[in-house]
Amino acid sequence: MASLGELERSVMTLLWDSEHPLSANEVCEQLDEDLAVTTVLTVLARLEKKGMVLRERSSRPHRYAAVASREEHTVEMLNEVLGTVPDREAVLARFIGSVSESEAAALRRILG
Amino acid sequence: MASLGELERSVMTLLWDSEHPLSANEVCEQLDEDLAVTTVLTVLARLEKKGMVLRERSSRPHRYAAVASREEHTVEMLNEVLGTVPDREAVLARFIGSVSESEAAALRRILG
DNA sequence: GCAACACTTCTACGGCTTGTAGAAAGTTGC
DNA sequence: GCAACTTTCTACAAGCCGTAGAAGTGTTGC
Repeated sequence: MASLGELERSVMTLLWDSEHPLSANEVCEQLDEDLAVTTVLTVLARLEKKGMVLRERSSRPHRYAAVASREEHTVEMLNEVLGTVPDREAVLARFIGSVSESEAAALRRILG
Repeated sequence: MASLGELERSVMTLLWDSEHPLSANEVCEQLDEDLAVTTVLTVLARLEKKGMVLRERSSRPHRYAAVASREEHTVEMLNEVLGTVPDREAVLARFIGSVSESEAAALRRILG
């Protein structure tokens, strides 16, 4: 449900990496591709509709910010994936079996 | 890349839950929806093209089996999601912070 | 061998998503 | 009020997915 297209992801990445909300123009300039501003506005509107972006309509130009942090959003994605199976733990067990030793160590540390 | 539509997922679920490879007809019968066999064949062909299903062309009717187990496939999905961020561990930390205590315990056990 | 049947391939279409952007409408500073 | 800037509306093409008919190929009982 909250999966992203390529351009959508590029835009989200800019918003995630920015301290402040950005205008469509700023997003446009910071993108690698050379796109029309209307294209960026369309994408921002779609992201807003998906609930991923918050728009400040008070200021002119409007400013856009990510609703959730990159990490929050990605955890949601993980849970979405895990929600497709009947046995989360079976998947997590296999996942953990597949990670590097250093990452496993990090996980142990996090789990206290 | 390996994301699934709704019908595709239903079909994969049948293949995952079955001990033996299934024919298109068997899949068709076991599906809840009442679909034409050609529909199921189309979906199976698409899943084969995506590399998710293996088709035994030797036997007639052809038999279809999942290439990877449900768990293997889901772990792939998890890694795909984690591949979209620059800092896997940051996401995993937050993920772990969000799981239930009993699941956290299970994770500790798995990590040894 | 051939007729009837079973199975597969080919082709197609409609709906949805995504990238893309022009035309038109709205806003604002002067 | 006008020029410059910004936003909205509308649209289109490509791709994915659900859906399935028509046509082709293989199989089997006689």
